[in-house]
Amino acid sequence: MKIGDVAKTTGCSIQTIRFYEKKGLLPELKRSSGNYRVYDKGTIEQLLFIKQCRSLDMSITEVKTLMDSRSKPDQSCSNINTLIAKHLSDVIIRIEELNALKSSLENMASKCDQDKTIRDCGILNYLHT
Amino acid sequence: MKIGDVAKTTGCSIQTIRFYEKKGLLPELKRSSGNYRVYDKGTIEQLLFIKQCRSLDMSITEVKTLMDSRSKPDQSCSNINTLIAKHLSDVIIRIEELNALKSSLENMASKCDQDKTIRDCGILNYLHT
DNA sequence: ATAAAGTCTATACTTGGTATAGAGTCAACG
DNA sequence: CGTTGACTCTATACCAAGTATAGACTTTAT
Repeated sequence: MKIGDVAKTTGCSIQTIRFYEKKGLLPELKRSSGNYRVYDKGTIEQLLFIKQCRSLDMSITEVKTLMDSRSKPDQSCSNINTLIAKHLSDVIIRIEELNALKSSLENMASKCDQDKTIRDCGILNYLHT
Repeated sequence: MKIGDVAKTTGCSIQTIRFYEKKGLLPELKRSSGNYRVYDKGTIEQLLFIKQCRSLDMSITEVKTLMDSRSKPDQSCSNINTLIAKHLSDVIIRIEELNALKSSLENMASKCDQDKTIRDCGILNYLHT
């Protein structure tokens, strides 16, 4: 399989696949005689794994940690549980931040719901304070 | 006032102040004979304005739009109201995304609350699917 | 006079990709 | 056999919003 096929199958762009390779997420791949990347089923599986992790907003470093763990099946998985728990807690914190932000913005928006001049704009005056 | 004083007064770092200047958020500043940036009260006010906008997660482009508007006091402020409404709606969308993410992560975390081997880790098996 | 603190510019780095340029490769068609 | 078109290659630059240097210059204090 060449990179274009892999891109179509996985939904990752060609550049993204090369990017993941450079970041060390796609190990030990082969090249054809014409220096083309050659992929097998395993790589597609790996890319889908990465894609799923990314859709959960994990960083590349986190994904790399998970992938490295996968190659050590006899070790304890406690570090994985910890990683997910930490990630979840980060998400919860971010939600709280954004909810506070939302309240501020709603409050500010309410200062100027009509069409006034810039001089009399409740929003700008609020921000200026 | 020199940049170090401004940094202390506003809580922006020296590099950030220079960065904002390069981005066009701090117009027309003077230089001393030794080529040092010279600031007045107005600049500090402007920096605090920027800081408040940034604390509301507005982009630099958005802040620039607001600052440009401030120099046209007789125009309508409808574009400002629109900008804030759009920003608020972006925040709300992001909160919804993160709440969905949170559910997924909680679900995934529940697949493996004990300490198992990597091979048997409910989280990794979930992700692998 | 000299040392320390402050400032200057320019550049590189971060994250997670995206978007080129210019060169090389491969398959099909006439 | 040549050539066109589709594909791939590497290398580089770009985005946001700063942060962090290096090396040179200025000012302040002793």
